[in-house]
Amino acid sequence: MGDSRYIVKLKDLSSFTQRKVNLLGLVVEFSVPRRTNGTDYCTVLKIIDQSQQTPEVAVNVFMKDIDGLPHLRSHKDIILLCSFKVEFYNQKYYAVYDHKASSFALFDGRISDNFTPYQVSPTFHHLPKDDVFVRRLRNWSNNTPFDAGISDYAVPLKDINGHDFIDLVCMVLHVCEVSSGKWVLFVWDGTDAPAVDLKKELGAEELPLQLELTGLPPSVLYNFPRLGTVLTVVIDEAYVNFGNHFKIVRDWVRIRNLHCRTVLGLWKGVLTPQTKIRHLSKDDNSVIEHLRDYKERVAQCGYLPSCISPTSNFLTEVPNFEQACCTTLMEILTSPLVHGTFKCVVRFLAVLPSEAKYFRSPSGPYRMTVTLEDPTARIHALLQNGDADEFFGERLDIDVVAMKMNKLLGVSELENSSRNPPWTVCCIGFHSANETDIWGSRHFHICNTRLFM
DNA sequence: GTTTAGGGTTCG
Repeated sequence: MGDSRYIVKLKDLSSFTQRKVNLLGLVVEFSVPRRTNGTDYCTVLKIIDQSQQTPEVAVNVFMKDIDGLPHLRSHKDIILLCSFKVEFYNQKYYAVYDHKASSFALFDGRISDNFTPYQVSPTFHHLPKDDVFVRRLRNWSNNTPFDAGISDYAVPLKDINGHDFIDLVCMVLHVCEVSSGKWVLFVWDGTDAPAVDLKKELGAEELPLQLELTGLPPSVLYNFPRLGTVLTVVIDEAYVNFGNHFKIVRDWVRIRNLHCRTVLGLWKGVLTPQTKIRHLSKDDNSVIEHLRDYKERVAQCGYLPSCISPTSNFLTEVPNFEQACCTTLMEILTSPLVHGTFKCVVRFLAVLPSEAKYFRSPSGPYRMTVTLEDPTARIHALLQNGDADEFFGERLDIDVVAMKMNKLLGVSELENSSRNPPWTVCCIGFHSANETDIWGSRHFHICNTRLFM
């Protein structure tokens, strides 16, 4: 032993099966610390070194205390594993933590003269010779072009249909605890998740504006992009105190094995115990590609939902706003103005009251609330009085109004259990009742919009 | 004192 330790190259792992080794590697992937089905908490890392970039070697770390597990700060950080056991499983070699013998230390991957680990396990002993190995790995890492590469499972949000689980290259926008022990992640990849068919019977009372939330604070929403879907990702309960163990926010990641499904017409991601995180550098090819696609989209189509072309035919027209640019519901939600009117392309998801005979209040004028959606958000908007007269046309039979509303809601005359509301252009006015709380007191109404039919 | 985890698909 002495003052140095023997570090095994990853390519030589096969010679050490069932033995304890020391390894030094770049961490290219990690799982967020979580509860196991045994008695411990665990995190799974993937490491590479100068001798072997593929296959990446998986490292399983177990701890009685979740806070003691390695907490990676950045891509390409370095881990020194001491006395980890080499196991051969499913034709691959693994490094596995042993409670009696193993220890580890985490180092910043950037080149510097600082060789103090930023995290160590309790029994880790630093040896001066470690610095030499860390320096070598840093130099190699910073002189070798790396890329997270492409994944066979990578799917942008716009192509999510038909996939149960995907690898998602995305920016993490926000992490929060929505109720005691229930964590949610908000991610964005610059594309629009596809519109979802709704069950025919789903009415305004059943359709939430957001999943898992009564509403994000405006200060958080304000930092979200105005275009592209923000996917809500709920966190499996195995991730105890998730927010304390996942610190990557406003950075790009590849989330591997993210489960996706729809709930009440909204897309929802689920971070399962099988999910892994790959932190991506800003010059990773997949990040550059996403940002380039996004810029091209904005340049070519502005803030239209991506399934709409500028020449699309709608059931509606907006008489004084033909030349105005479209914007998104997220833009309206986060506008700093006290009042204004914007043109949007939306779907009419529901109306309240649901029956046409109640669209008018007892005193006569129309008074209803519609649930509107675009790829960025859902809102409730009033449709009433003169705006509703203009919308439907004046002096109409209730049956005609009902028929028109059904068409907007995508209710087909066929015996069909689902409906698919068509995209519709409309003007949405907004005003804030309280100037000291412009987002919290904001109301929306449809105006300056006419149905064709 | 032992176990935990250890990746994966479907359509051209």
